[in-house]
Amino acid sequence: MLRMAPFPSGALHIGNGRMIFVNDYYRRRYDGRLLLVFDDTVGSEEKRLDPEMFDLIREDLELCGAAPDAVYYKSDLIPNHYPWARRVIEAHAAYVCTCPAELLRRNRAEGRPCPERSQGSEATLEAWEGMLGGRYGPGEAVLRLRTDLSDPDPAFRDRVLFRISDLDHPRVGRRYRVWPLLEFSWAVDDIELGVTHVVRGKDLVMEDRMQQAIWRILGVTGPPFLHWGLLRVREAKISKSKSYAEVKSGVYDGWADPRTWSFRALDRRGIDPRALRHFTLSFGLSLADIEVPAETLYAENRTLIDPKALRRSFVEDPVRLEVSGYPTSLASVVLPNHPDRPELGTRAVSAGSTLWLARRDLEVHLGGEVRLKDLVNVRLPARLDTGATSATAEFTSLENKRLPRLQWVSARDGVAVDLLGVEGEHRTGLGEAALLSSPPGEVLQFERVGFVRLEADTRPGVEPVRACFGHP
RNA sequence: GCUCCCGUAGUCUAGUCCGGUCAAGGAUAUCGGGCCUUCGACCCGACAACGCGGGUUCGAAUCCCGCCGGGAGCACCA
Repeated sequence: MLRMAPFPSGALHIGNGRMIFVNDYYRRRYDGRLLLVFDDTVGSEEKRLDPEMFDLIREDLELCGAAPDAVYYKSDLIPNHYPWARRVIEAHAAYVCTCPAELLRRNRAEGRPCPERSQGSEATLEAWEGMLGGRYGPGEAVLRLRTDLSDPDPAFRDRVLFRISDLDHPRVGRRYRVWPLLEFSWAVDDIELGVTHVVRGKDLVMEDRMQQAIWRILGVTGPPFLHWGLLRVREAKISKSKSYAEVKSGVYDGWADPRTWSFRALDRRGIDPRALRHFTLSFGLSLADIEVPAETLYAENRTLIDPKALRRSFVEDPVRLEVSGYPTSLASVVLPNHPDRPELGTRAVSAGSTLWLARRDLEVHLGGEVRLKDLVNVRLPARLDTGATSATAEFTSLENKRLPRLQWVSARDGVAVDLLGVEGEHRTGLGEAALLSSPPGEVLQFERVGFVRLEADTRPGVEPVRACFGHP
């Protein structure tokens, strides 16, 4: 029995991959069950809960092929925690501390006990009832574990177990005022939910010790812990709070904006969840923090989509090219949809003496002889003025010469294309007519540009054809 | 500062627990070549690593000690 516990503050992104795929891996391998437990205790002013995230996260897990066997909300489980707190108090292992937060922190750092530390179970129980009964306001009292004030790790000295908060919780409102903190709540829930193995990030290793300390006090045996280190993708500068702000303000195109590196954004880019799974699991469960170039993920994805992505032409920032001497009989060509897989069929592509070429291609090869791929050879003009929208070239031959090969689109039936880039930029240009008949969500390869995925809400026949860039 | 963790090629990883089969394997990147119509894929080849110093041992990437470097945690957040 495994569990994952995301804090519902945003869509799941590639940095959360280890939580998802590692847990799911163990579930499958040992035929276990995987719970999704929303860690939605009340949070803090800085860490607000957004109720929209619950569904968002469930969808993300579904998308990753890691849907949970059951879903729990911490906020529903709060009443379970109070009896446990009582048991800890009765074991004389906790006390109610009414020091201001500042003083508490200072005392902890210096290893000095707060006055209430010596209080007996009776008094603690009485004060605890007072906490539950509303005798104290937020910040006026906490329940602390009595550990060892000389513990070398200051973080471990008399941790706070419960605190008082009157924040309005999106699911349960103000039903509870006394909220457990992470370690205590998991000490309870891992037992009550029957969790047998905890696999979580290494940022939570200290919490292992806390949970174990609580279990020891109560004489229960809890599950073992496994941890993974941080996984960063070099190109992905992920900031959940920034994403949150930009999504809310509309600067980003929702949670599927490529800049979020969320799973839904990666899906939109045509990155197969299986590639993400394989990519993530390839790092094992190492405790080291790692940074991997996105290229590694792209390579993984390429092996999946390359065999099925149909090839299409797209020219960015097009320039109109008149080809003098163009053989008039060559009005169209029939091209394979995939160079290595004839079974994927062919399509007819219109050609002609007037064609569109990508400005960049033209600029790089000015004055040179090039091959318009699958068509003819031409000599490009020697110069192209900045901002020029047309140019002329000269037909040289039909023969398949070994020249730089450039993409082109017919002036007769080229269609407008709007390609959304990884940085949220829009790259506009023209694509070949066959794009109009591709279904939404189709993954294609724009030759010499990269793999793209048609946006899910595109309609065949409607211009501009909108696509999202995946990777080279 | 304190606590814990981690150091194998540019990057990620296998091997470390139980020393020899590791003159270190794979992936990715890069470079070269092939494939005569993609800057993609595929095929072939090249490049390139056990952080440093001691010790134990017939033998150390693997065990021990020290050092150096990197990371994470140190909330009345999760």
